[in-house]
Amino acid sequence: MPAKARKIRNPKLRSVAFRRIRADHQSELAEDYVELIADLIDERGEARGTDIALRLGVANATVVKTLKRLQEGGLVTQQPYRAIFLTPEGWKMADNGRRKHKIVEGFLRALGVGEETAKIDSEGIEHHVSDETLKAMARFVAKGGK
Amino acid sequence: MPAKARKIRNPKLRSVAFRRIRADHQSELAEDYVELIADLIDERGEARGTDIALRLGVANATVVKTLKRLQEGGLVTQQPYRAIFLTPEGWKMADNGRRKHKIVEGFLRALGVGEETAKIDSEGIEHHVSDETLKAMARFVAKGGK
DNA sequence: CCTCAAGTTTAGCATTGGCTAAATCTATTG
DNA sequence: CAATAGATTTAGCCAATGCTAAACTTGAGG
Repeated sequence: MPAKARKIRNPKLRSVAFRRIRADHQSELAEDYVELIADLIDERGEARGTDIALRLGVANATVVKTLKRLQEGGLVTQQPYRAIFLTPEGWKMADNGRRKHKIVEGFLRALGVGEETAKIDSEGIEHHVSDETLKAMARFVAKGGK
Repeated sequence: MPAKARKIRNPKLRSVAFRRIRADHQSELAEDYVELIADLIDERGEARGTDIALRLGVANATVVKTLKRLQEGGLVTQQPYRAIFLTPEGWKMADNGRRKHKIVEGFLRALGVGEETAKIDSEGIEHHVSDETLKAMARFVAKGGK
């Protein structure tokens, strides 16, 4: 046996966090898409591929490919050459995402973070906060920051 | 022209956040690896592939492949069949990551989040907090939470 | 009703980050 | 000092997420 193979204390427990992060990353993109689509629909009645690509900062073809996956996953519906819409499932995910997003962004503002930064950071953080942390953030905001 | 092609308000600005998240994701894995390697070296003098795989919860072969990239990126050094070590560059990244991690985790604890959750969430959040937010978190902790 | 610009899709490619199975190396120990 | 367990690497696969270039569709306007 190659030297010094002492056993690690509870490695499985430690790997939990990393496993969750990898899982989060999978749903993260889906959540970003449906949230964005929901926003576009609210703003202008429909979501089009170009707008999504523009806002996400990716190529059009990438959007097409991703939407295909989302459709297979039952989150969006689309007809060729037509706008994109959300399924009830998609709406549920979008609303939940927007709710989380709002809490995190509001929380950062209450913490004293500037508007631009709060916007950017909350976009990244939103997918990694558990319900427990989210509640703590909401509580903090409710207490008027400080 | 397909109907209703109104222009979006400043789409480039909006895409900034998503672009940054994608960039973050690239460095995220690297940061996780070097942090973990640094921890292992501190704990036991060397980092071995199996330990990394165990703690990250991935297969051995995955670790090998990733380490090859990290080596090409100048973050780690390794000899075939030997332990893995960090370059000065790698240590810099690891220390910075551990510093951020500590702040975020401590912050969550101060906010009233439970120990286990704080551990897990901080692992995901640490890669998405800007310096500004990090400072705000540190300030909050320094003020004794509340 | 034809043209054509703008939007959409397809095709094809690259990289990252996973996996399993098989081959290879190391060093402990009998 | 040879066997062998355990660690490491290699080979080959897959899915996700990007990209560019080329083909196709739609609908507005002449």
